[in-house]
Formats: sequence, C-alpha cells, structure tokens
Amino acid sequence: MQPDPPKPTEAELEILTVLWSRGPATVRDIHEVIASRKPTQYTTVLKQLQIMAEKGLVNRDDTERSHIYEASRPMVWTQSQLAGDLLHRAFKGSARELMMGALSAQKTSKRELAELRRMLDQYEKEMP
Amino acid sequence: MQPDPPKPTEAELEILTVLWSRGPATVRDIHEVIASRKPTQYTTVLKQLQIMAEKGLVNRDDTERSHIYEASRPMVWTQSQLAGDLLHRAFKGSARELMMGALSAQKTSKRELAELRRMLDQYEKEMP
DNA sequence: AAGATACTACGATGAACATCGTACGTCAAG
DNA sequence: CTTGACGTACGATGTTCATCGTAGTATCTT
Repeated sequence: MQPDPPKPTEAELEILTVLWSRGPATVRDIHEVIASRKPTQYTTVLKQLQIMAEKGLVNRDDTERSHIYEASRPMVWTQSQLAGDLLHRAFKGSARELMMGALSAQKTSKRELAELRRMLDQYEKEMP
Repeated sequence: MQPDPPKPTEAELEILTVLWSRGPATVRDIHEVIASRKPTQYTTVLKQLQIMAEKGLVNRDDTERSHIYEASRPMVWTQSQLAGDLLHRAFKGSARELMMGALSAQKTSKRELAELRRMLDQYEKEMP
C-alpha cells in the first residue's frame, strides 16, 4: 500500500465497485457479478485483476488456490480522487459548478436534497 | 448539432475549456493557450480539432482561410454529461456521495460553501 | 488412475488516444 | 516570379485499454 495507485479506468472501476460492496472476493465471485450485467469472459476479469494488482489498485492473497482480491483503497478514498480529478479538469475547481452539473444530470429527490443539505451542515460545522 | 456528441476525452476537454472561455477561435489561438501550459505541437492541436469536428464536439467555420472552431455544446451541458457519468459510474447515482468526494478532495472556502448552500436553496425552490 | 473441472498465466489482438512529421496549397512581400 | 510564412490534410507511430484464446497446472470425482 505504498505509492498511491493511479486513477482506475472504466473497467477497473466496475470491478472495484464489486469489491467494495462484497468485500474480498475471488475472480469467480467478481466475474459472476460482472457477467450478470454484460457478457464478459472469465479470463477477461482475471486479466484485469492481475493488471490491477500490478498497479496497486487491489491486493492479492494467493495463499489459497483461488486467489482472493480486495480493493487496496477504501471506496471513499477513490471517490475523492475521482471527484477531485473531474473537479479540476472540467469545473475549474468549483464545487458549486460540479454540484450543479450533478443535479441537472438527473432528477434528485427531495429526500436526497435534504440529505445533501444536512451533509453540508455537518461539514461546515467541522470547519471554523 | 444533431446527435449528442460522445463524452470528450482528456485532451479534448482541455481544448473545449479554451473554447468555452475564449469563444470561437482559430487553431493558432487555441494552440497558444495549450502550449503555454505544456509543450505541444501546433499540428497536434490541429489534428485534435479535426477529430473533434468529426465527432461533433466542435463546429468548424471554414469560409475563411484560417478555420474557426467553436464548441458545439455549451459548457454547462457538457459538464452535466460528465458529472452524470461519474455520478453513475462511481457514486451509485448519489449526489450526496459525489459532493462528499468533491469536498474532501480539496479545501473548500467558507464562501464557496455558502454559495453552494444558496444554490441548493435556489434549486429546491424550483421543485415542488 | 483417468478424465473432467477449476484456476492462473500470458501472449495476441483490435480499438481508442495522443502526438508528431511530412506533404501540399495559398498568399503576401521582396 | 519566387520565396518564405502560414495554413490544412493526413499518414505513421507508440501507448493504453479491454477482451479473449490457449496453454499449463492443480484438484476433484468416479
């Protein structure tokens, strides 16, 4: 868990989401989830995981015959990387503009808006 | 301006940001801005713009000798695409989580937070 | 023990990206 | 008119991504 891993690609991110939701898993586990969404070969997922291990995106436990993979970084850490990256690339660093973009991209429920507001309160309170 | 253009790539997005801020511009104009940030050949920018025109990301006016390019979509439209894309790929569609990611990715000023809150108020008011 | 099953390793392939060099046309000086 | 500055067009190249097939090895089943 030394150097920060690079930003995950699209396919890599999809695998990471599986790992974040299921926890450590075998290639088979992950493949089942992925394949249920789009036709994908087992070895494709395997190869991805091997590459991801090289990049440091996942850690591999190969003590057992079926290797077990887990995300090397917690979900929120990676999310922060991705959000920050887009924030700078497309929104000049403006969190407000990013939020505008997100809200206009989909209908957001009143509940979600309320949660958002509450989160803001929380965040502001922890900063003098 | 028929079918929606695809999501811009990294290099394409950088060019678009120039077009959004300067308005319609020639290859030379754009190249000057880009090259001031990182060493880049003139023809590289030219080629990018030609490809972007094919993809429909920019419109080209070739009535003059120096062609004039402009973004085919307004900034906010593209921003919405990008935010929505990331929102679904990495945040399960949760605007709140995206906001968390963005805020934790950089220090956000009190002013920015206030603007954000005001923007939320505004947005909520327009939705019963 | 033999065959089927389950894994990993890895090379090959094709598409998308990003970058650049070269060719070629136009136009305004000199 | 010729030459140099400036412009577009486009092929070539190297890289990263994503996907898959094949080979080889270990394990299970009968």
